[in-house]
Amino acid sequence: MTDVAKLANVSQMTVSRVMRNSGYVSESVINRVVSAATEIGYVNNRLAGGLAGADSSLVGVVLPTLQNRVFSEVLSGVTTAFSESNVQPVFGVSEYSQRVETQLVLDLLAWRPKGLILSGLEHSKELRDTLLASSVRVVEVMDIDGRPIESSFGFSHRKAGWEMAQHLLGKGYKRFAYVGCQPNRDLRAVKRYKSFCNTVHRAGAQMVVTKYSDEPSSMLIGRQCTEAILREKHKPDVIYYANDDLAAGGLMHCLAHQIQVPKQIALAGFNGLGFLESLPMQITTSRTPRFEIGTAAAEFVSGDPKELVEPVKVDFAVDLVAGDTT
Amino acid sequence: MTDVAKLANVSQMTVSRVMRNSGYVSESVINRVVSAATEIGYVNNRLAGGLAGADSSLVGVVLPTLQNRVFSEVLSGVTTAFSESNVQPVFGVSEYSQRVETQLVLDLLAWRPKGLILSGLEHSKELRDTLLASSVRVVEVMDIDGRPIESSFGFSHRKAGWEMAQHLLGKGYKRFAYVGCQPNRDLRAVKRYKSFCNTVHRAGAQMVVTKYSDEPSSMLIGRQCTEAILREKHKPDVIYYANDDLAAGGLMHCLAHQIQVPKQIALAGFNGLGFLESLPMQITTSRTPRFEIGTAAAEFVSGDPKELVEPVKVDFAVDLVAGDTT
DNA sequence: CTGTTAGCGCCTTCAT
DNA sequence: ATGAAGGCGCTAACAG
Repeated sequence: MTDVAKLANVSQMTVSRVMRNSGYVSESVINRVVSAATEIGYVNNRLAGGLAGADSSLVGVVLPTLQNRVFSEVLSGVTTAFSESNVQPVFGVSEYSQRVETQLVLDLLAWRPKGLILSGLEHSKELRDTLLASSVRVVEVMDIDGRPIESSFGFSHRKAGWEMAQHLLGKGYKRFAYVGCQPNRDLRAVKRYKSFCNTVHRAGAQMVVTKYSDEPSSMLIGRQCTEAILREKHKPDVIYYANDDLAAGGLMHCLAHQIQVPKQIALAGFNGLGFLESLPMQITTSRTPRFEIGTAAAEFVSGDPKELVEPVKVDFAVDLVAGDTT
Repeated sequence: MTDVAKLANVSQMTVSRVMRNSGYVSESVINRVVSAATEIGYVNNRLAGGLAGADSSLVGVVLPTLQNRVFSEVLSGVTTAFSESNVQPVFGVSEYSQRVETQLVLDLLAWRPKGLILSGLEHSKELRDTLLASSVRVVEVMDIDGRPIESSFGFSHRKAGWEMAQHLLGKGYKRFAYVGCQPNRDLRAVKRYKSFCNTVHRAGAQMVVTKYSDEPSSMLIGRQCTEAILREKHKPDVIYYANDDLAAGGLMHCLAHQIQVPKQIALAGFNGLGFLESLPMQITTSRTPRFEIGTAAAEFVSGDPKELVEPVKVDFAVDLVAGDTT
């Protein structure tokens, strides 16, 4: 920067002002500085900038996985929102481990980010305490059923589970099954499940079978679990899946074996992923606004850090989409 | 750090040594420093660390999109590799625009990353020149057909297109169709396409129809394009799709309309995405090692920056998987 | 509108 | 095995 200043015949401070276009700088000086900068190929050093007091304009993002479209869509929303500003996301994947998540956040904090985007409301005590003590803006996405560290942008999984149960009960189904994956990891799915079961039971209907896979969720697992369930003695008349991938796998099994949907078995998923539209049948599901939650969270954390913002809890409503499978 | 030093009754420099466990520090001092640090909740400041000369341990990653599983899997590989080290990825999405990509890289460079991961070999001249002049390690992923800036980790799309054409010609197909999306964006698909066409023509067979959509690729688009192609007068006997999403959409169309695959129409995709396994039929495709390319690239760029590494071009072979659709 | 001064928190180098 | 001095490149705060 000093070099640029010399070349442009101004003080280094003026160069700094031009670079951030802050304060008053005359037109002519701006031009001189800019051309000097391009001439020597000056590249701003944000490490120094951040250190000197300006906000670092980094935002930490920690998601449980990228193998699941849900989270890559959240991330997509985040990056889209940041592309407008000059904020950069620093990224980490926790693999659904609170220990890893805690470590990642600690590492990210070393970059003095202006904000942090986490997912879910369940974290290690250490993480909670650290973040409560720190001054970075924190937003937890994809869930609002619980006590956020600061702000949460998401929706109620309990409500989503209740709503789907209501829908299915309304359709007259009596014998329910559930298929999920890794219940010790996907805590949000468990919230939906519990609420779903409660609603089913209160209506006097019953859960015939609940099947959990230890594998990460995928269409293939959905297919296999569905096959297993339909082989059992006491068949359900509807299967509620933890997500659309599983449900689509179930549909694939039915298609491949000429099982009539929803006559012989009804199917319902969760998330409303885009690929459902092109399946031979529209699967009943709950549409979650993943991309929008990502953009909203990104905009929230990257706001002016000086202005104190009240923590908020934003409920992005989930949208039950009745398809042909129920 | 000075505070920690006071509490532990050592110099700040010693604290620095302990934090990085570099140099010789006695056992007892280490313990004192560590407990002092935890006591006051010390968080290392990497901005200062980076400024003072240590490498920043950030790696910039710029991908064209996150809407496509292919790239979220690459990113997944990258983050997995970094989870071992203490390197953090800073992330950007170019939306397939060279202008945006250039700007993103310029922004990322301001963080003094130790490396940069880009995708594809086609970039703006400005980007090329900037990166050639800079000292950051650059690796371009997912393509090796061309002249990399420095190193490239990927595979040959020309070879993949040739190989699929060979496979289909070998199966006796004579009338070929192609379905793709946004050819001005997905340059790598175009490479496959050209090579595919050449091979088909050289064998004396013909391309009956080529259909491009302006929309981003999806199963739905694949379904619609397939429907359009099968309505045409001169029907092909096989369709080569730019990727698996399109091909799966094509299969869905056939399933929904009782069109016999591969008897009435054969289908082939590209990438070998995981979800193909659970479709009612195995689609013929070329399996690309996206995750592995991500991890390899990440490990390469995050190596010790002091040791000069020769640029490399690594060919991750593509694996043609013959399914039931050809 | 432009310049001066004083760090930000850490690491490199050189001493001891 | 530990400490002291100096500076990385930038920006806040204050002058003018």
